[in-house]
Amino acid sequence: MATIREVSRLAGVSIATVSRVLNGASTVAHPTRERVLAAIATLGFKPNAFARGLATNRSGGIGVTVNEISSPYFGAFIRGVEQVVRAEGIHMMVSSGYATAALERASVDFLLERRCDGLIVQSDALDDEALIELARDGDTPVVVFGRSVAEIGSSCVVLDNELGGSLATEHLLRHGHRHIGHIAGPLSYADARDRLMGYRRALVAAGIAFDDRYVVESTFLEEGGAEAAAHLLERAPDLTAIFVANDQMAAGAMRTLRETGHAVPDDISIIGYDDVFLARYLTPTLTTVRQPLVEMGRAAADLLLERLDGERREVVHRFDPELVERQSVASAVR
Amino acid sequence: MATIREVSRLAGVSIATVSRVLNGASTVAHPTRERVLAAIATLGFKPNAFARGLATNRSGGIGVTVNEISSPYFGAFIRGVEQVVRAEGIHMMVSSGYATAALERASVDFLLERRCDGLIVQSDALDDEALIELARDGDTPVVVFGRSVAEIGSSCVVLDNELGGSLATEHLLRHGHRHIGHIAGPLSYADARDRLMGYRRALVAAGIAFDDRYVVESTFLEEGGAEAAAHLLERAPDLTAIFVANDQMAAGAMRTLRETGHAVPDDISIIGYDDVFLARYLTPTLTTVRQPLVEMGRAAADLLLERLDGERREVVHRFDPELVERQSVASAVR
DNA sequence: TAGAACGATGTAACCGGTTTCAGGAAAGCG
DNA sequence: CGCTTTCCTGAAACCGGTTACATCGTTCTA
Repeated sequence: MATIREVSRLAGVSIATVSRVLNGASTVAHPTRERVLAAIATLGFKPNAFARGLATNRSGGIGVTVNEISSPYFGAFIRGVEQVVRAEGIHMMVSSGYATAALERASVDFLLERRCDGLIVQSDALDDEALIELARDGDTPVVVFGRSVAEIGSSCVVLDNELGGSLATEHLLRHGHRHIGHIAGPLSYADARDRLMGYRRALVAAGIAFDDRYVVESTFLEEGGAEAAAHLLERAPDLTAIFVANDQMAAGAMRTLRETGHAVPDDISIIGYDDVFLARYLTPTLTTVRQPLVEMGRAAADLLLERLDGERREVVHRFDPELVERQSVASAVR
Repeated sequence: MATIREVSRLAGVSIATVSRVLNGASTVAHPTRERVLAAIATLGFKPNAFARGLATNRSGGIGVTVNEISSPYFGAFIRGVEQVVRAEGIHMMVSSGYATAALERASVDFLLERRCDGLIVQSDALDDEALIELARDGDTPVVVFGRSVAEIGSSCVVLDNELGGSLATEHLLRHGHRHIGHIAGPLSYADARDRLMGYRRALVAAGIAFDDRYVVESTFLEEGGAEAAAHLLERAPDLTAIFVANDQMAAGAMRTLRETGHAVPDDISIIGYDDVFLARYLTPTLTTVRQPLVEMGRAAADLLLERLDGERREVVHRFDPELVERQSVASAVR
């Protein structure tokens, strides 16, 4: 692999001049520049990113941690980030934390060690203090995705999950349902707590007492949704609708209902959350609450870039979810 | 951010000794080691990856290029790679090429510039020559995923797509179908060509002449599958079964069939390919051909690691697809 | 025409690690 | 007790870029 010195020798200039050509910074006379470019081409020279990083203390890349890289949910988010970042010629390193505090810590440390110029952190397991410390103390700008931490609010990009929970529940109320169950995600996740909160708020606003027999905590996974639905049917046999805290669990719940002879939506209505890809393929297609994940990914990247280059951009910090009506909700008959 | 010199000063040793402690290589007296570790801890020292990379010319990471990072298909593959690599304490950088030659080239160059220790390339747009040159000429070991290039066969991890095409077609033949359509992927992709080849071979082996009116080339996307199915119904109205070259197009085809009043599988049987996540959620659930993507990702990583550390491992280069029977295929009635 | 200003280029210090080689102290040997 | 061997440690050269500063030849201004 050729170095800048070999290029300089071939072009008959000093290494400083080659460096100047590479970075386009200072003025280089036209013929000289041409000679250097020719030498670069013939040698197939590629600047060594380590040497450059060592000298500038910048990597030209940002780091992103997500729960799980292979999930369609995070895929959409990553895609949004990549759209913005690629357009600026910046690179992205992704690391999965699998919702485990130790692994998430390791991911963050790993990315910091690589001297990422900035970090977008989607974390389920780290506590607020850890995030605050990260965002405040480090010299690396940090944007937090999907969690609202008051102390560093201006670094957060979030969805209003409580609003989403209300939207879903109100939709069921509008269809005349009064006995509405809720399959929640793990309540250790703020997302799950907020959705539950929205559900509760909507019920109370409609004059219906909150009853925790109608609520089951589960896993955000399909299997968990299937089991939770079975519990719910047992504990609250009179329910006519269920708000499920994500689409994956909704798919599982629908399977259980089908297997136990409950028609969806004729006997029981189902509403999901996320509007992942899958929602359109279930039978019946799933009414759900959409998160604009790609847009949110873009917003997170924009926010980080703003921190990096100091240029102000229009950044939305809080996104509103949106109801997507499909076939899995019908009017209550009883 | 503390440097190795500050650590050495605090511990009262030289930077060489600190370096030795960091790498565990040479012998360091026990009390000295303790002092150094204590200094590292109090300063919160993290070695600078650039400086280390510059000195060793290794990054401690591998690069992976895929078509599209946010697709569930590639997600599964990446996950397999990550499983292996994480266990070895190696890091992974992913870059998307979006099936565009220029972007794929840029991804590869980008990763090479970062001095990845090795590369796993999943490429749809680069031609064989480019891959051969990459695998042969560079000093960075390269593994090619999902394409069989004869000249560098020992560096490839592939699925036998022709076998997969045969499996699917034979399954339909066994159910008594004689008029079998095929919705192919873009024939610029080797995958798509091989699946078509398998379809053709199975037909001929069953004594049925290959008829290209029964074949439509499409896009590997849902919308393409929907359109292709419409064409196919027009050109070959007597068909009783369709082998679709991936599940996404199969979902589209099923939509068209439903909309045009053809029952699946009673009027027309459908078989897909890939066994992505989605296949289990379609109605009827989709009979398909499974690619063991996670395992293949692991194999690709194992192969690369073998190149990197010279240690021999058991590596499978060619995987066999597997039929997954669900509900979308029925016996031919006519 | 002398002196200042400017544009193009080169020299060398620096970024923060790794690693070779040399040297000093302690231990082993005759 | 002197000499070799072994073990541990330090000095300094590197890795390949960036960049502050120096230099030199031109051109512009008075």
